[in-house]
Amino acid sequence: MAEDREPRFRRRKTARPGEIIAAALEVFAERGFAAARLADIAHRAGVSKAALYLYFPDKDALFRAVVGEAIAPNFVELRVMARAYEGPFAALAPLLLERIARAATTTRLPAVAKMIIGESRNFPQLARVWHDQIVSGAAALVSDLIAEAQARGEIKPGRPRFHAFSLIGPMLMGLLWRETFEPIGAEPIDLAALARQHAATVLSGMLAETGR
Amino acid sequence: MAEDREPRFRRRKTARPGEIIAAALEVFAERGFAAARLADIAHRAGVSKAALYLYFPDKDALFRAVVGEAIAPNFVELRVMARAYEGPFAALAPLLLERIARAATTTRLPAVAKMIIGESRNFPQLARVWHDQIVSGAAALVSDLIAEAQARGEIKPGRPRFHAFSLIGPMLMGLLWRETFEPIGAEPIDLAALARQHAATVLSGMLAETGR
DNA sequence: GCTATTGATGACTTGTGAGTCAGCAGTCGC
DNA sequence: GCGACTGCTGACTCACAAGTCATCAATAGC
Repeated sequence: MAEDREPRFRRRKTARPGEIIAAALEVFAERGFAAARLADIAHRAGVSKAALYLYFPDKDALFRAVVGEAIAPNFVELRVMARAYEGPFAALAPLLLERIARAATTTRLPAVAKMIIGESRNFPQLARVWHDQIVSGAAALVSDLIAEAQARGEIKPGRPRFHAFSLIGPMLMGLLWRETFEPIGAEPIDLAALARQHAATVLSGMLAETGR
Repeated sequence: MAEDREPRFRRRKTARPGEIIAAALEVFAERGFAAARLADIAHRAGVSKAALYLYFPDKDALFRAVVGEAIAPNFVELRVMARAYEGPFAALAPLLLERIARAATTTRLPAVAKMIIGESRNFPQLARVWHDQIVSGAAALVSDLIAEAQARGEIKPGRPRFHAFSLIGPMLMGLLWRETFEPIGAEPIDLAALARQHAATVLSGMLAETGR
């Protein structure tokens, strides 16, 4: 009776890494790098802690894998979208902000961003991975889009990098507000509405007179 | 011979708390809350670890004291300055942004802000202290200034809170960039120049037509 | 079926840092 | 000067989490 009970574990060499990375993304996002327990990640992935070490040499390597496999692809997609867009900057910018607002509610990205910001001093190698794989590319993309729009006469003069900060900064602030203060009961913020009002405000300030 | 050597320690009941708070601010700013070692704080304050517990019951209480004694007063001062200002919002806003840029280079405030953002999930009580003592007041101040400027017809309609994000967000982003990515060799950012360009851009977008 | 291979485990070691405590040593009052 | 008070210390305990290892058990190949 009940001789056909489930085996205590199965051998699934190829499926494990992906499952572990998914579990690690969850736990890193919830607790930050230092406070994330490998035991928690293992439990959530349905394996023992020791099994993690069959696939990743240490906690750092696991984090790098998370950034590379689970985060970076989203940005590649964004880049492709922005590059494929044909039309005035005044129409692209609201789409961009709205997409950020949406990503903030549907992905773990804001939590990971918060983690990087908070732990960069103690784990500079994390900041480096994040910077090299994500941030520098994204910053260059937005700056380039602005520089090109300036070349077309759509946008006022001014350093493209600063214009990029003017455009993106408020969304980052909203996203961090949501992550940091809403859990403790602060007044929530409607990121989609912020995206709309900020787009209107900042574009009105950035567009060249001829582009109005 | 050498009988008058310094005593191994002195009893200085009233001076200790301030020295400990100053040391704690340094260490918390450098390492974050979780990674800050009480032994380091004690060493930098020139006392033993056990001595900390004569003045503060635990690490949390020490952190609360740091926020209350070393951080909050700066904001009170800011509030007084902004309230005392007489004149159009278009002149006040650049002053405000420039002051943020300056504070970012002369105080530990950005490091502490980064710490709060990064560790709020694991230590919600820190986020609460920070929110209640600093952020909610500052946010309300800026929102109120904007609402009053709208009432005077200087600024376009729109939710004052979102306008506040449009104004402050890019400075926050610049400040976090400096804290997070400059230590690892990323391209530095000139916060004063960012403040000037962003002020020009966003004011041009926010000011009512009549106010130009 | 049988066996070699290797994916997977539970119990272990090690390092670290918060918080504690018995007693020492400045310093105040006389 | 000298006791009494108490600020202060060094050495301790305890808890927790990264990383290791001897060994087991699922399964691929024959």
